[in-house]
Amino acid sequence: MDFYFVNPHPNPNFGYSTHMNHHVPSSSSHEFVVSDYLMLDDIWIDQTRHDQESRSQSIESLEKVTFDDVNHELELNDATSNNNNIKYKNGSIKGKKGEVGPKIAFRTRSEIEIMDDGYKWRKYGKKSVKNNHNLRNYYKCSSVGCNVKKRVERDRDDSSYVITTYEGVHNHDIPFTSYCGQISFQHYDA
DNA sequence: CGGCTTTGACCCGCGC
DNA sequence: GCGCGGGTCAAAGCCG
Repeated sequence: MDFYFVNPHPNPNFGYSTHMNHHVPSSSSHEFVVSDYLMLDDIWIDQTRHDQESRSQSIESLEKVTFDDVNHELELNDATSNNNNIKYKNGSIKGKKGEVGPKIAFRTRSEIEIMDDGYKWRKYGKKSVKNNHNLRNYYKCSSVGCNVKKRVERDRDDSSYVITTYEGVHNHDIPFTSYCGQISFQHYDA
């Protein structure tokens, strides 16, 4: 069975970090870079990728993992890297039509919905979804040739949480890093 | 003027 | 086949 793991967040309290992301493109495994800047309370990962059916429509269909799970997985796999990645192992990243890669969801407690994760996003849609009076926003990565998508909505049960779902793997480096608390702006030179 | 957001229309899969 | 719900398109408008 395929498995996924997430490197532990550099900050044990999942708070803001000043580290830059590390993105190491690889043809043998697919890495999904997660911003260090987000405060991640919960993570869901789509484990149904290789089942033929069930294109994930909601966060309920994603498997929730914890950072403890993740750390355990790391120990099992003798992970040596300190990169702050989510890795997606063994398998095609091409799912059904329109899907561009692994799907990972985060729930974060935040008053703002647009959290700077280092990438540049272009909004392309907004929908009201059933069972959630909050609107769901759709974003695409602005980088040419990069098909990574992102969905942002507020938790139906607790609107103080924002659920962000990433789909796909960036085929480019992070264009820049930005403010993180009082940390000054830095450019990322690829 | 270029890049972005907005917004209704459109598309598609799925269940009945 | 039809309706519903979710996802995407693309024209128009906005803004720096």
